[in-house]
Amino acid sequence: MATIADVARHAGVSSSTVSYVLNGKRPISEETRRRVRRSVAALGYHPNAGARALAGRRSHIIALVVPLRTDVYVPVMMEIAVSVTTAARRHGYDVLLVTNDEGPAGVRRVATSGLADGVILMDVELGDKRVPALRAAGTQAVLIGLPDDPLGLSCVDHDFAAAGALSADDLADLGHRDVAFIGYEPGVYARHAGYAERTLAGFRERAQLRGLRFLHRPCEGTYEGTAGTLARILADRPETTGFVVQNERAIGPLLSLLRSGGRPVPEAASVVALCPDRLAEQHSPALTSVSGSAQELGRVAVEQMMSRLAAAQRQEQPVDERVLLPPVLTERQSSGPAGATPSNAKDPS
DNA sequence: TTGTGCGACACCACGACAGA
DNA sequence: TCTGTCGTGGTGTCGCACAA
Repeated sequence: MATIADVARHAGVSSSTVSYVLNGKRPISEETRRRVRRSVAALGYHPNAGARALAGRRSHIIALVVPLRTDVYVPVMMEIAVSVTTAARRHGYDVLLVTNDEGPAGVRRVATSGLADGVILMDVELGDKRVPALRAAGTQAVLIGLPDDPLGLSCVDHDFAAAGALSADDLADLGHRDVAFIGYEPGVYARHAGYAERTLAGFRERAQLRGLRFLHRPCEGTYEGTAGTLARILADRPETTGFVVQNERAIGPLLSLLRSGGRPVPEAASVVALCPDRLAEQHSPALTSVSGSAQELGRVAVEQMMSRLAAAQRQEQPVDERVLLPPVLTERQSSGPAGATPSNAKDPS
């Protein structure tokens, strides 16, 4: 394996000159640069990551703490992870994927071991125990999600409250008066996941403002779970015609149950899904959706991290940024004007 | 004064070795 | 056996020298 000294010998310069050619931190004549680059290519040289970390006191690695649980929608998480990795590479950083099974102890271990220059935390809960651990470790950290107390950290998230409000507005604008919010499984609310609670709060506030009668029902997302949830909604409020669904796994079962229960979408019931566009387009009928860009979320998180690392390098206090990405409502075929009478409505259970 | 290149040294964890 | 010291790895960067 070629070292910087081999390249220097091959090019007839000192190793410091090779280093300056590679990192561009000092002007080097075009002729010398050309010679060094030729030697780098000829020897197949790549800087030794360990030595580089030792000398620069930076590993050029960002740890990405990814939730891998049964109640997360994996495609969205993967989309964010890919976006973080791509954006990090543009800055010369690699990404270390860390699963969340160690909790705060795992975050502390990664943050204090020098394994990574910074930590990006996904799936942040309101009172997330990992946040104080990160703060205490003194590492640069960016949260994808908004905790109760984001002091000393940068955060980026979708504006879930606005997404909830948009979905309520859409159904209200279409004339629906009785609507139901089908949420995630109860465990998600029990652990105070910020995205779930903020969406619900935004929906609730706007629904009240628009004079909607509404129900919120957590839902397991299985066919049986969705059937039970829908049955309870229609038992409590049979006149319900508008449905907002946040649990991605419940969407398919819900459409099917409404159809078989004599409430075809959109003729007799409207469904607005809080989900990625790609998923909304896969269903039949294609779903009216409120979505945010997972790619943008990852990109902004990395930009925030780079800005924090640069500030720390200059021995300045990093700025705690807080960015909420606005949601976009896309009208498709699953929502329509209220007023159609349910035909042959049956008990979905 | 500016541009360019070089030597020296620090970085840090770990193993090898010497001395108590 | 324990403790302390030194050398090792490859890279990044500072300070200096030199030429134009």
